Amino acid sequence: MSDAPDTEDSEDLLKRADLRITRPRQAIARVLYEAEDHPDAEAVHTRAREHDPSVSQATAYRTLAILAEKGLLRTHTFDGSATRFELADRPHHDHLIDIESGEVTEFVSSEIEALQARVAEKYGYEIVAHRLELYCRKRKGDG
Amino acid sequence: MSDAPDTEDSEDLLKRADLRITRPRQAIARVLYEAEDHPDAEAVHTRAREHDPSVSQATAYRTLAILAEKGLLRTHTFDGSATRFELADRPHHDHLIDIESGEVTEFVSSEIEALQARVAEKYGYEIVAHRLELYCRKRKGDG
DNA sequence: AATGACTCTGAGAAGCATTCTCAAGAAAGC
DNA sequence: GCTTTCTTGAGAATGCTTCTCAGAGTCATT
Repeated sequence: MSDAPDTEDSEDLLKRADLRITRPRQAIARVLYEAEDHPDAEAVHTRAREHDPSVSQATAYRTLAILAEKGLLRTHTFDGSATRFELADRPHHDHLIDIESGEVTEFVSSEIEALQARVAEKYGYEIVAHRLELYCRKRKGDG
Repeated sequence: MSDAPDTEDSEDLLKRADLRITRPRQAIARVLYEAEDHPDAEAVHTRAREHDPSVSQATAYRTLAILAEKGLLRTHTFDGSATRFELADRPHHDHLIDIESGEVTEFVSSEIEALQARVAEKYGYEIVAHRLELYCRKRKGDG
């Protein structure tokens, strides 16, 4: 188990946020580095408890809020459900959300991005960031 | 006060949703036709009470949920706050946000929408709704 | 217009995600 | 080790939304 890299990264994350290094926060930061999905606060809390069972819900919410506010986390609010978090330094991607199961699929379309740039250009702008979410339903007749 | 057209439209809306025509629902549907913004459930409730003071919060939420589910209303969730509603037959648009001035420009790109549909299709989905926001900065050298 | 099957309704309770409160507990600097 | 300051956990509180249920209303049929 080479968890040393994650531990280093997560301490760094806390330092970049000007936060004191504490056990609960390390657990939370580690969860964020380990995550390959977009966990919500509840999920982060649950996973953090596997590293430190004492981590409270309040601390999970608090820490996530601070990191998001400092720009170290991206937040996604997929239509009404719980806010989901993701490290801001992870590569950009857009989201396809299954409105029935809540499952999220990541995708990137350079064609769409190119068209977005053209739209922006048309209005005299250049894109700094964007958000694209597709709310979808499984197609019937597909395997 | 020529509210006859609105009344007609709103009855039609309820019929299209397979709902019985009731006073509270007529009030709610009328509010939706009168609205030129994107009211949340609370706002719809408040405005509906001006037409029928007895309309309850529960009925407002219930009716909006049904209409949204049947695709007659679009919903927007701006940053975790309350869900906002808009008639689905109002023209769709996406947003280009000037990150310096906060100015919002509405746009539509059928090319982008077509590509979105293709992305969804690729993963076995059909799009029910989407959200596209471009966060931009004015291009230098442009007026 | 009365009937009857079924749908709607209001009021308040309940449910979720999230935030707040506060006294006890740690981190960092000295 | 002591002090200052920040954090913490537990639970209460909040805000939005949904549920419960008995009474009232709708609508197709007489």
